[in-house]
Amino acid sequence: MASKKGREKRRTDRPAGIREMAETLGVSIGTVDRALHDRPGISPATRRMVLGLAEKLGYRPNVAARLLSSRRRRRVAVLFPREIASFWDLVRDGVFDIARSLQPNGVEVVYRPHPSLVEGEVEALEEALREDFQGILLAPGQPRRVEPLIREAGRRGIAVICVNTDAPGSDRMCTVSVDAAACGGLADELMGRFLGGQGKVVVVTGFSSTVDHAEKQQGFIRALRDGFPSIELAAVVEAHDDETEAYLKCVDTFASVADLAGVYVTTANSPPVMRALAARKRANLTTTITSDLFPALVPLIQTGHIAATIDQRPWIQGQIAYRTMYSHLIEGVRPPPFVRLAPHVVMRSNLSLSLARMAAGDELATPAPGAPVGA
Amino acid sequence: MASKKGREKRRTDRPAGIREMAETLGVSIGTVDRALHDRPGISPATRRMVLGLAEKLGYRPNVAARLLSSRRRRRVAVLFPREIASFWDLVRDGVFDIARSLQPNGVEVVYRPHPSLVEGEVEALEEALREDFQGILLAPGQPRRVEPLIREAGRRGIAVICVNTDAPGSDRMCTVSVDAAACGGLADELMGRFLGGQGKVVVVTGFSSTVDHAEKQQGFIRALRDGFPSIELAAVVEAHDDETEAYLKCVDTFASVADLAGVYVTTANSPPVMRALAARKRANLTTTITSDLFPALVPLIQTGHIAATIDQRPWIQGQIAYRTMYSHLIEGVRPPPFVRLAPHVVMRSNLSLSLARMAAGDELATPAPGAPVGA
DNA sequence: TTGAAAGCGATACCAC
DNA sequence: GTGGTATCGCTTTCAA
Repeated sequence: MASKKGREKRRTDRPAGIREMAETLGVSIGTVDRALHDRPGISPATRRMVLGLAEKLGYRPNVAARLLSSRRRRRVAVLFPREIASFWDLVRDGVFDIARSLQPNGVEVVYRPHPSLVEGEVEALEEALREDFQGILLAPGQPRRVEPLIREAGRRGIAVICVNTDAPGSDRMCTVSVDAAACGGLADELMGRFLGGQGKVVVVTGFSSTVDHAEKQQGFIRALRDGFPSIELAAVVEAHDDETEAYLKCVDTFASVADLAGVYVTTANSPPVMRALAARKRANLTTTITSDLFPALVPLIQTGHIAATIDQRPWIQGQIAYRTMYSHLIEGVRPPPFVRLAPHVVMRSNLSLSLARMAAGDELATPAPGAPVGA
Repeated sequence: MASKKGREKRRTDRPAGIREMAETLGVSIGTVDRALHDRPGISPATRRMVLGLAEKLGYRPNVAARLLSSRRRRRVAVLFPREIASFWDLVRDGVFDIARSLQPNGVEVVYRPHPSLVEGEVEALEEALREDFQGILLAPGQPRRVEPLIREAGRRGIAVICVNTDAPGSDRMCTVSVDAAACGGLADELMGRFLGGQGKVVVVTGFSSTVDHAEKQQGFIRALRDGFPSIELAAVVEAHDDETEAYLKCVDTFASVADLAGVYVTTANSPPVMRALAARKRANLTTTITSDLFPALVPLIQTGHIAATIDQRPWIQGQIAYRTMYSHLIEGVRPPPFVRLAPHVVMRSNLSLSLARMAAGDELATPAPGAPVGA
């Protein structure tokens, strides 16, 4: 582009705004605004005219101006369980980290934790619906019970995004989660190759009623059947995310399975399972694959007692969930019904990297308080 | 100033802006601005006063207003090679996808591809420096040669971010890349467990002079020594990212190694290696781990000929590089000197997920043209 | 050294 | 239906 030397940064390259469009059409900016936003009080002819020009010019609204002038308040409720602290805390951190970096003044985020995945959730949602929220981030531990509430939200134009686990029948706008079947499949593929394609394995799961847990289990079993037919699924232990229950059941089950080769734990409830394993003789010969990543697992991964863990990337889930909500609220984007993340395989050699992110909480630096624009 | 009825409705919950601060201190907003931005023309006492209040109120500037009022244009140049299209194209997509969703009008992104990783890069950078850019995203294929140019950029206050590979001696603001040593370590750990801790393996690499390749190779070898002493490293093939060279050398090498159990390819140059493998008898018994993810690998992963590939997440790298540049330019954030991503393990069961992202290019929906604000 | 005022590009109201 | 105009919170410039 060497037509002229020297810098002529005139307004030629500046994108057209509603003002210019109004001028060229000989109407007012109010009219242009009405046309662009499909607001009432404008004749079809005028609207077509405006929209035509907008299209022709490739008009794109200035987000900053819109944000600045819009007086609507946008509030998002974050309703996550406090239970299994490390996981949901990371999801929450992901939400707040990205919220902070994405237009500090655009959206107000309100955090309302409830006691556990299956406790207080309905109440929290009910309360949120009584207030003035335009968006809700939710972890539907009991899909059935929250379904009608989500429907109610939908009726009132409140966007609901489910995080980490779905509420299938409801009309939630979108669900952000890792692909649970892929978690199971990955666990199976690793297990199959680690075991050389044969041996007896046990699956320890949480609630078979929770969509997420069920999908992982099924993904594992299906992949087992398809990919490693010589591996035998000796037992499925349903431990309801309870430490004691998991320990006792596992001690029993492991005792009853001779030549136990592998164990796959589909939830974060793996420490009691590891304890039950450790109590056995020749515990080292068992290949264990767990889920999620939290402090208690670190030494077990380092020593190799856990061969791999399938991380669900909670921090990223939070980030994406909030970003999805944000672009919906601010830019009017309708997200796809599912955003499925790929699970991460964490082993000894990449453990420190995953931990670093867990501690620092960020792949990106965080803005300083009153940071200057330039330089 | 006609005082109407509506004006009395002061929102007390709205965060304080420079106007309020100016009012309470009895100064003008200009003075507050000068203090906050360390601009000249203000007495130290006044500045302290203002900064004190700002701190006390937890003042945070309104990004939208800042963006709207600031007349400075911010342009960033994206200088990536056109070579190894699938990889760098994905990096570029990551940049543009996030740039589109992040304040469309804030920053102008200019894409200037050059012929290959080691060709045209210097010229592209020189040209960019002649123009008016405030930020540059760069893939320093020849660190030595671009180093002085990066220095020059630094002198002129232009932020340079290196993507995927570093320019060690230069004063680039930041380098975004996957942890190459972790790639190697992960490959080794998988290999070791897949092979049951013993057997002969061959490593195929690119240039031992390239930092990235060397680190992967070393990571692999170190992990081998530490974690799986019974596995024997039979050979290291340096193929210089050349198809023919790789094929010929591999055919030779593979022929000379009896009982070849595993192969690890540290670069994207794996197809000729796979061809060399396929030519052997009992090729199925060899466990292969490759790097990166591109169309040619897909069928090989699906059939299990490739057990796993270590993905460097190019799309995410692009995203993060741009986000880092953006927060620097807009919010004045100084990023850490390194942003290291964890590599991804891609196997058959999560292949489709990784491919989906490769195709769709986004974990997040993209804004519609003139999309409305509200629901 | 400081104050006052003019924008930036939208939205949300008025009044016709 | 339409046109006008006052914001929004900040940057920038010109006066004092």
